[in-house]
Amino acid sequence: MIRAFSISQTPCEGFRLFRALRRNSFLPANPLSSSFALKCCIKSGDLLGGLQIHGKIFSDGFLSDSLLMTTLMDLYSTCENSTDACKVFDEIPQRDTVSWNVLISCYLRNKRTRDVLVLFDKMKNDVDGCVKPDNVTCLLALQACANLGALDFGKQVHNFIDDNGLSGALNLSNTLVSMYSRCGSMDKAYEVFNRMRERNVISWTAMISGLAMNGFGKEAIEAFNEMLKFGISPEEQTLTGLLSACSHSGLVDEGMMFFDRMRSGEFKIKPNLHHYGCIVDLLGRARLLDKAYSLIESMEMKPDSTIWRTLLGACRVHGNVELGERVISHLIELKAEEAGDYVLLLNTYSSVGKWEKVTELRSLMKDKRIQTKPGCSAIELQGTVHEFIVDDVSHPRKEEIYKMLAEINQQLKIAGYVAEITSELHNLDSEEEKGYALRYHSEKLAIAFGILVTPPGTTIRVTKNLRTCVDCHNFAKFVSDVYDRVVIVRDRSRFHHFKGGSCSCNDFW
DNA sequence: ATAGGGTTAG
Repeated sequence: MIRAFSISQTPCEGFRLFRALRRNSFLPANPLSSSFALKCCIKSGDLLGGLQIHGKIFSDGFLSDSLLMTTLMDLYSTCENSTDACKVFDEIPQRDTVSWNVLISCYLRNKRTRDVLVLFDKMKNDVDGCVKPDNVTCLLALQACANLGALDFGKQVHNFIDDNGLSGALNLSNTLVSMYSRCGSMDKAYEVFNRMRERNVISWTAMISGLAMNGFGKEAIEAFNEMLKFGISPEEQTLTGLLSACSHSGLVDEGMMFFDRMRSGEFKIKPNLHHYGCIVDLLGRARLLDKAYSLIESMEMKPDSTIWRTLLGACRVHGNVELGERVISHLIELKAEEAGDYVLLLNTYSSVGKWEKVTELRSLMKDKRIQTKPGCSAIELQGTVHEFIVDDVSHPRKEEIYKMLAEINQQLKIAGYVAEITSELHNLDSEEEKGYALRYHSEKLAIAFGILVTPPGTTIRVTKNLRTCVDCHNFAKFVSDVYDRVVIVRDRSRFHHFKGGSCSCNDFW
């Protein structure tokens, strides 16, 4: 009877019904109805209702019902309470693969990405007895690897998939393509993609977005055209990937052409905010700032903060102060301005030498108590992730690292590297001091560590939480040439492949 | 009958 209601009632109504029935004792205690009510709470994000049901489950004596406990974990997981989800997990009498998977998905959802990898290892080594990772576990683990940029671990999961007869599933292959792309390994992404027996629009989208993210615009366009040849229609995300590929690689004409084809209705998809964002970025990079501005004004939907932020980034690159100020006023109007926005405007002022404006804005930021986020870079070595923050002195091998960095700086100087002072945001007085502070940006520390501990010729892979600055970008270019290393840096939003003194991206001219 | 599927402009 209750199940019939689940079809016609909205989640909230379903829960109210459950409560009413319980209050009037029409409903005998039964784990199935509790499970249904829990699901209602999960759907509607009703933590309080869920807690009440947890209490009922306790008083009804159903705490030993493993299935019910698993649903309960999912409640805490959706309500961003991984601690309580974990507590419930510990109390489940018979944990099966699904209970493990729910916990893993909880950790993934709640940004406890490292714990996902720990749990995957535990399952693989059968710590709990009779529990083995299945296709869902692998899928979740791969997503965690993609988020972390943990390529080595991702490869291990890939091996596990192959060794345990799980390969061949379309969703796993799609996730593998995405994971390898998001770890900056396009060779491996291609390999998986090429071996796939069947490919759906998701596979193509994963490949196109991966190429876009890694700065391979031409290849992304080729993949898109090939997809059309196979008779597969693009989705919104496919076109987002395609347009972002064009903007990242400076393919202005191609990007505009695809955008026009889109607007003409060829793909039966109307441009959304993401598509507009790509085109604003494309025009902005090409110095067509006014065109970008009027495109934003012409949009049929309200521009969000990201759209404005994209234009602000272009103002910074081209030193357009007037437009930059206009853009930040839009962000303030939206009440969406962030520390990074002020930093961009600050950079715009300093790039054109408007020092009095710089001082003014700095004191404004101080008044508004705007805190900038510290940069953090990570490098994965033999499965261990080493993290560095600006001026980091916490690493056990810090002395060697700083010595290495000093040596690298000396070598680069000989090759013609000059520190880019406008990148430095701290309030430093002399130019000399500025150059000094720049030396300890987190990605430089991570790169120095990579050179220190890996044999010559090894690819250095670094992941960073913010966008890389002009100076570190330059630094990496020189390192790739002078030390003959491929350096792959994952930014907040994309990859930079440095090789022989140049970068695959189109970010800095 | 408890997990997830590719999260997408910067």
